[in-house]
Amino acid sequence: MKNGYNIYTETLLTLPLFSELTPHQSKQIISLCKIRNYKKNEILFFEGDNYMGFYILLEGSVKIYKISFEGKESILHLIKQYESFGDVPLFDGGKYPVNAQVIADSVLAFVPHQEFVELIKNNSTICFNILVGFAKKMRRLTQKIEEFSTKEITSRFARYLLEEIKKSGTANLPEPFVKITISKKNLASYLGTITDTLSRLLKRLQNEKIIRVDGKSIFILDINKLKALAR
Amino acid sequence: MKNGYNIYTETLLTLPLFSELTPHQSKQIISLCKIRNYKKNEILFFEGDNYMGFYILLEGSVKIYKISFEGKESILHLIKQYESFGDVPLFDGGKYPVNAQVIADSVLAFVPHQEFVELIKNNSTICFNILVGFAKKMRRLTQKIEEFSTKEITSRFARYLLEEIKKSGTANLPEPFVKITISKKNLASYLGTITDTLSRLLKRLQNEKIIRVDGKSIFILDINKLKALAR
DNA sequence: TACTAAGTCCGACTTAAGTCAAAGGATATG
DNA sequence: CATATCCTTTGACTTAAGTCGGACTTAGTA
Repeated sequence: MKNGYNIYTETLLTLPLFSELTPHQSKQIISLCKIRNYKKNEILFFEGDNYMGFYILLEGSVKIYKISFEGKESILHLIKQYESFGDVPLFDGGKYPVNAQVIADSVLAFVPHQEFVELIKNNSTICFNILVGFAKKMRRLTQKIEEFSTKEITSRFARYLLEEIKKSGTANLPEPFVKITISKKNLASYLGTITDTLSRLLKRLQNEKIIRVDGKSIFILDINKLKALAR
Repeated sequence: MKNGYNIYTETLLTLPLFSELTPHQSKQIISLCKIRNYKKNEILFFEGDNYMGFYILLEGSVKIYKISFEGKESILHLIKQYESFGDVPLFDGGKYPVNAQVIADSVLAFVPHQEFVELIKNNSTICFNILVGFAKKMRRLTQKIEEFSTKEITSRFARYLLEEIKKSGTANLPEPFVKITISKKNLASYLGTITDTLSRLLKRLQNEKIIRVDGKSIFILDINKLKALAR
């Protein structure tokens, strides 16, 4: 499967990152990328590992996380389809700053850094596209820091729900809903808390008739109250 | 003072950001940049303001911060000399994502975005240099999120001190010290807390003979204990 | 020099959320 | 299908850190 022209190779070239390349450059990119399937729970890299290259998520789900000294995990990003990650060390020359683990069966493209850096050093288009990606990521990180430093968990969770509803496209239904595709543990860690607290929070919001939980789905009963909590 | 060739213009061109430019490009940059003095407390931009361009700190001190709905401030960055800020919207086309205020009399270079984007779109060198800057900032943000989500204030403060000692170059003195150049309020906000808590913390660490506070200076009495706290 | 405003410190109180332990559910594996 | 393992929920308890009120100190300006 490695390197081969396959269904994903074409997808890869349509990504914003690689748009507006010459045919020759496209060929180079393709010969560089290693597309591979990964099983749930596989580790891609650990914090501090020597830098090998970055990844692009083509299918599935990946979490980017840190482990504190006490062993507590906190998830910084849940990578979205077609998003790249592990690209920070490309430019500052350091090691991987975080851990990355596949949390559902996935397909990833791996781009080895040496060759890639050579390729882009003289390609302002790709550089600019990467900058766009970085800018978006910085905005999200900035947002997260603000939330972590000023908001309580209830508020962070409310924001998360509102965000997910927007993405799900159910915002205008009488009962907008979110399907949670990750484990409660991962969700808790993403919100900066633990499962115990998340569990209690879900119960409380149900008692207050703000949400209704049905298996992996959360239905919003009172979006205005939810918005008030998100403040 | 605007636009003129002055002592700072040359400095500007030696920055990593603008290194390796052709003389022609250098000239363009200089004609673009507006160098100005700012008085302490002047606001550079507010979150949500329409994007005008980015800044480079030549002299002084600038804080980048957010204000929560409840009015609580949290400082995301304390800009270092020669660092640029307000550069995220250059690439994702949004508004300013944060507030920026000068917290000591300062000299700043302002770079209007329209012209600058035109200039760099075909200049992979500048793009690459900006990417390096972004990568460093992302590392710091990542670090901060981890700290905020897993660490208590004592630990964050200990890390801050160790960091500052390293920068100050007094790490190997019998009593390494840090000179706090910002107000306690700003420091508290940077650490993600309030002055009351910071004040109590300082007192506690003094009682435990880990630090000694003398005016604006903090002397480290027991660096090993401090390192233990930083965990 | 004096007055105002801002910054700092401190004690008493409150509270959100973490810890711990135990019990139920769900899922996977042989 | 039975056992084991992991995931989730729950209650009782603990604690870090925020809130509030007030006093004191420093700095800035008239």
